[in-house]
Amino acid sequence: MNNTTTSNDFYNLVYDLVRLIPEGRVCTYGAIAKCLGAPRSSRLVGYAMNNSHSQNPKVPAHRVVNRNGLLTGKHHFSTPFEMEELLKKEGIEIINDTIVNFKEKFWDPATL
DNA sequence: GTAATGACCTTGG
DNA sequence: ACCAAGGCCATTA
Repeated sequence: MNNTTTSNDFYNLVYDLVRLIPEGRVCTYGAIAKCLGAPRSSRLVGYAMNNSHSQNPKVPAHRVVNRNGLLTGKHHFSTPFEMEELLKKEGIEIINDTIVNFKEKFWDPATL
């Protein structure tokens, strides 16, 4: 859409990285942003996810959570329960909108 | 062009 | 250890 140099690439990188997240694993905004070379742009990752609905194929944004393992973006899905439901279906246990054993379920994009 | 917002993170008290 | 405030970067109004 836009032909600006900064956002387009950053968004694309975020989408690509999130799509590479294996099933049953989760990632954080900061880790993604840092892997993209913008450790201070963690918020932009969230912003990119907001536009992920316009992406093709769709981006598994439900595998992306904040640093606390809290499903902060669950409210942005079709239904607030879709995110945790999807994660639970992948074998991830969720309690109080928070991922259990988050540290173990965490997948670092740098492992590529 | 300026101001306000946001699916965040880091640091200070 | 817990609570509060600030900062960063891009988007939208």
